[in-house]
Amino acid sequence: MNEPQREAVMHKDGPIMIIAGAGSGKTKVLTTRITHLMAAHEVDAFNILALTFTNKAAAEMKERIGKILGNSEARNLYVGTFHSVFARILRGEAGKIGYPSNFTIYDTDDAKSVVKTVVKEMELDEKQYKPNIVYNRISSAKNALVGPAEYINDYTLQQEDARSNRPMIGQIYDAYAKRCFKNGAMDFDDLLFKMYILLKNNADSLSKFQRKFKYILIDEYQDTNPAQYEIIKLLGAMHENVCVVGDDAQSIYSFRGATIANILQFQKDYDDVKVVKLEQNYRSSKTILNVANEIISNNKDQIEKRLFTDNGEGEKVKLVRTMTDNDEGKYVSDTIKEFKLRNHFFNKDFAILYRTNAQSRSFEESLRRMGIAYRIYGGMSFYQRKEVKDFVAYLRIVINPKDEEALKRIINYPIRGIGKTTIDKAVLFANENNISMWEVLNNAARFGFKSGTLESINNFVIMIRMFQSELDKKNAYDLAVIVGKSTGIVKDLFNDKTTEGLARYENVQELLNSIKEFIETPMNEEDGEVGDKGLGSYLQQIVLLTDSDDDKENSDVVKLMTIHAAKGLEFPVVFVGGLEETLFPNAMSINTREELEEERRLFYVAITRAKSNLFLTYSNARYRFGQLQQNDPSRFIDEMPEAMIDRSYAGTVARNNAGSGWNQGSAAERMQRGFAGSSDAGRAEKQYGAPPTKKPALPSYAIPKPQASKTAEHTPSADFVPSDTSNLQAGQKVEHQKFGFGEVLKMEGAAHNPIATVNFETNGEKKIMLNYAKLRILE
DNA sequence: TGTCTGGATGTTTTT
DNA sequence: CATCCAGACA
Repeated sequence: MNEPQREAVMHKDGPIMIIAGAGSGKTKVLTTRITHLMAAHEVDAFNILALTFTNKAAAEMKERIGKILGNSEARNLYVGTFHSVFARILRGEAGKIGYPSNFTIYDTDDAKSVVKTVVKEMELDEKQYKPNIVYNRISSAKNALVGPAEYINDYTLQQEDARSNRPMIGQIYDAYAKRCFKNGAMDFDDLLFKMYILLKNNADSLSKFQRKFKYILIDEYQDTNPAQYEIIKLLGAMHENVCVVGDDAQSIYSFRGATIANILQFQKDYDDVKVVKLEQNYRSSKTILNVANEIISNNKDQIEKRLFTDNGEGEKVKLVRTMTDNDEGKYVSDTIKEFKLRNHFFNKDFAILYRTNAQSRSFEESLRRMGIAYRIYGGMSFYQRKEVKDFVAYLRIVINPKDEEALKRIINYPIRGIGKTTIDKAVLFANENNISMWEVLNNAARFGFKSGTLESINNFVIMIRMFQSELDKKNAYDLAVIVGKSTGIVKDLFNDKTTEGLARYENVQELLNSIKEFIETPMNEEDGEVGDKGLGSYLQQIVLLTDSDDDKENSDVVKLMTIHAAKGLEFPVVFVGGLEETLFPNAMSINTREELEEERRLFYVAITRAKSNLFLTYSNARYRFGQLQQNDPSRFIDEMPEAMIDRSYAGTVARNNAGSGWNQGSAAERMQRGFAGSSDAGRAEKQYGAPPTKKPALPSYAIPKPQASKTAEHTPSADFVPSDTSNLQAGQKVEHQKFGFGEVLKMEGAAHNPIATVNFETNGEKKIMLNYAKLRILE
């Protein structure tokens, strides 16, 4: 019954909204529609705009279309992420909003650095206005299309900032925006924000792109934020051939401003929206799909959907409890090994998913120990590595000398005697005279720099000027080679024979290769207009790349990534780790129903990545912030249908049936219960201040659980006996610690090394064995 | 100006 | 635990 629905969507003109469940082949619908438009309706590739949220999704889409219609056709499509497509458009139209076409794109680190600079210059308290917090606030404003002036004049925003004791954020925002503009730079959010400004304020640009994009297609529509929404609305206004595909149940990017309100609004914005629901899942077993359905049904905010599948029943979902995070890693690696032997699976059939990047460590260690090939996605991208960014900073300054962040980064790298004091002075002069730092350096003598410093500055300026003059004669690759040689960076790295030095050298070589590849790859036929083969274009592309983009699709490795990064992917066997309170759902996201429901959607996404086997793991204790911390099992575990869960590895019966656990007793009782009795309350009070006298009536989902007790110095009780100290070296001192509901020995040894096995007694019967206790060195 | 070091501080999630 | 930074010293 899905097929006619799909068919209806292929040819039709006009606004279309496809609400499609997980595993229903969303992206395929989009690509098929594109090929139909091009083949059957003779729509020119130039007139089709397809927007995705990851480069990978865009690349796959292009590849599929290329296979059907030929690569030369596919190349001319505007397929890409919102950010990269808009960057490309803005490059061509930059002059209209006062930017150079070679504007720099600041990544998050650059942007935070600018925030920091601005806060410092405004002589505000840097503790109070932490770059992270301020930047996030600015980011949210931009995603909601709120500019600095509007921000400062908005009563509610000002109230919020005043309440959080950061009343100057509006002013910082204003100064930040001005500084970015002065630097000829846009941050990630600007790529959306400025795109909107461009279309809003320039009728000719708007009309040009409205005419151009006869068909607009958007993947993962539930992830769009207001800025993206308004841009699409403007772009699509002429032809109204906007086709969006999304799944409200997979909306997991609200921190980026995404709102499912966009799905609801879409239907109101156009007269006759064709709405199609795709509810058949082609990916997962019945069991897995049912668990997913059950989980998501706990959410209040959702569009009614019930996914079904013709796939087989499949195996039960395995729930696994371990003692520590290291055991969790070990269990997963063991299971992978066993699966490979028994069922002839390959490494690439497995994915390990988790809530936070930090969780990858224990999995990584155990996989390495077992000799299983793996790859971690996410974390730092290639272009964020220090050595690569340093090199790129040189290229940035050649292309856009106003780029102060790049300049500050490399002016003294390699060390050439231009220190902090000199830099501060140069920036100050630049601000006072309203010119760029680069211009100050160009006239260093006039600004009073003397002797050694002056000479260093002049030599630096001459070198950069030389690069700039080469820019006209040489291609991007040759220029980069010259930069590498003249600065001595490459030689320095080459001479560093440490392992890391070697890796750094290789990374820079790889950077050079990537530049070469860039200039040799044929691109879109249409945009000769802004020199898309140039270094400037290259630099604008690479900031938008993440490390999942250079994917060697067929390499046989186990894949490790966050759940966010796994969206849109599928794997035969999926492990989801860390199903613990404060981790998943994350402690940061349990304060409102909306937040908690997003965590639940995240869990839903995790479950629906699996085709045939799903393992959910959690551990009693794990290292966080360098300390062993103990967590309750995730509340999501109890939301799953009992009949489909195999708990034989969890060592517990369902808590609902056990007659004990958090779900028992009155709300007040539950709120008072604690791990270690009254002492916790006292500690909590110290840490967080006295509780409010009158507690608001909280709905059940918001009941605060007691904080897991942290380890702290502790005198051992009289009857405490360490069960095994056989690995303890002579002369090593030990100290007792209270930990969670028990006691443990702390002793000398490097982190993570299993130097001792320690049992500890807990309330009455429980005995817990820590195999890999991370034990601190004491003198 | 550059380098070393102890103490503070921090972990959601990403283009 | 890892990273960052201010302040001390070469």
